[in-house]
Amino acid sequence: MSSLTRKQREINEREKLILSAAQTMLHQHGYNYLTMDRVAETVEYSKGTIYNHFASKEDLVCSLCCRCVSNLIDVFERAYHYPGTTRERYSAIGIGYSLYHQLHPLDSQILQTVKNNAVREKISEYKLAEMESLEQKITKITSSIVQQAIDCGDLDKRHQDNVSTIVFGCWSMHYGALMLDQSDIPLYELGFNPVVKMLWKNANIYLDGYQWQPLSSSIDTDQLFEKISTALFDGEINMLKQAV
Amino acid sequence: MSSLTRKQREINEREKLILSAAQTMLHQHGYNYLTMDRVAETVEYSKGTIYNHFASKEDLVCSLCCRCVSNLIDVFERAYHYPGTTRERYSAIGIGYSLYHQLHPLDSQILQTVKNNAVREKISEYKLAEMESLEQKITKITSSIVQQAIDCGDLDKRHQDNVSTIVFGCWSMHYGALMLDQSDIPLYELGFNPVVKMLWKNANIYLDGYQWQPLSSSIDTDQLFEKISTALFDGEINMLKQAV
DNA sequence: GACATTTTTTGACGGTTCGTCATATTATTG
DNA sequence: CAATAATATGACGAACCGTCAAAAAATGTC
Repeated sequence: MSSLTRKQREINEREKLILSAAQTMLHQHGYNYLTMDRVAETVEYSKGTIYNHFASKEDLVCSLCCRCVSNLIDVFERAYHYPGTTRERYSAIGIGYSLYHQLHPLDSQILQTVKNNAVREKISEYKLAEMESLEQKITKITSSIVQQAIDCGDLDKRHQDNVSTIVFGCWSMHYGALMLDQSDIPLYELGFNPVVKMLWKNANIYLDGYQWQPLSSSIDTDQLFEKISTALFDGEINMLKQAV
Repeated sequence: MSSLTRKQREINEREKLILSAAQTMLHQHGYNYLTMDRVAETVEYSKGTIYNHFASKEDLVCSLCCRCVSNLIDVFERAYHYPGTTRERYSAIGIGYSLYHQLHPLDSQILQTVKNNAVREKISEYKLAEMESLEQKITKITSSIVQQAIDCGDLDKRHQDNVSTIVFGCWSMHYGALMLDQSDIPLYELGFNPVVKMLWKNANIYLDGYQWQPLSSSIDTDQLFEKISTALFDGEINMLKQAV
């Protein structure tokens, strides 16, 4: 049996309800349409009750963000356990990130919103800490693969000092690409290719630069992409294919 | 003589005054402290007058952003005319970007604010177009160097199809790195090196991956960084050195 | 310089949203 | 079942945005 009282379970349920209502609102009508009054009306509780769950509008949005990051961590963990070379597993993380963004662009928008200082200024210490600890998990997963690559010789030992730089390089490249993709800058009209495709190319070039074995020139990258993405997302990936 | 009437010149002056007051406010107390009433009070004009200049708070901030992007374009143009190889000139753009961020971190914050959808939703079509045309200038400068590299053989001809991908790769890597740097994520505590340093390393590795000649292994990268940064910023760079 | 017309400036006002708190309602305990 | 504790409510104050009718200043005309 649950160790929680009926009341406590009720409250937990309601919290989920609020989050889901807020997410829907955000997705369908954007950040400025999301108001605490509207959330209250939608879930049919009073505003005060909403504030019992979340200290501010920004905290509510940050909670949504934490949920997204958790989903992303799931993907990364699947990538971590992908049966393949260290390079394939590291690539899998990049692919996971990039496809998650493609499959759930609105989630990425939430991530971006929370990074913004105007919003961040108002998030409580508490929520920020929660967020940060999730981000730390991601850092841990990615850097451990780099370390393993060095240990097994796929990546030269002289890069031992660059572990954090390599992690940061991929992170910034992916993060930057996806942020650019979703701010309304019309990349396509500016003559750019699809972002997922460019990212895959660039990530390979970058890792080749570090001589992370096996080099992309020695394999069929299209096929690898296909294989990893199927392994990571399975069902979901089909939805994406139809869309493209 | 000026072709503008006295009144028109007065209005232009006032616009600058408003912008500068707004920037100061933003820098000193953050986005949420910046209000139209406060701006009005500071410049000693009524709120209605402020609204004669800027259609909304977001348009005002976007105007500040345009000013920053213009400054950045200046830096990029200096980089473009740096006397050196195509690779050096391309690197100079990256260094310019990264040092501009270091020298004017608060300007970068404005850039980030405007990319955020919550803010962007409210910017007028007109201002967005102004912004976009500036961004297009940057794209043009950078891609033309890549093209020149291909034409002169520093970059293999088979990369002709990848010009936009190369531009995007560097752009996203730098943009991502700087955005991560300035959102309050404590990179240093997470074990990362200084961002400017990591970026320089990663950009070199990335361009090496494309075999853009001359490769970084054949030169003294520290010295090159030094040379380019002095050429680009001259006086300003000294300020930075003191700070570090 | 006096008057008419256009342009610019002003700040009081209406509307929206946030977050609070005294009060009402519900749950729990003795 | 009464007393006490926990939770829910929505009216309210405060902050901010953007508007607009009226006032003030600038410009044009004779």
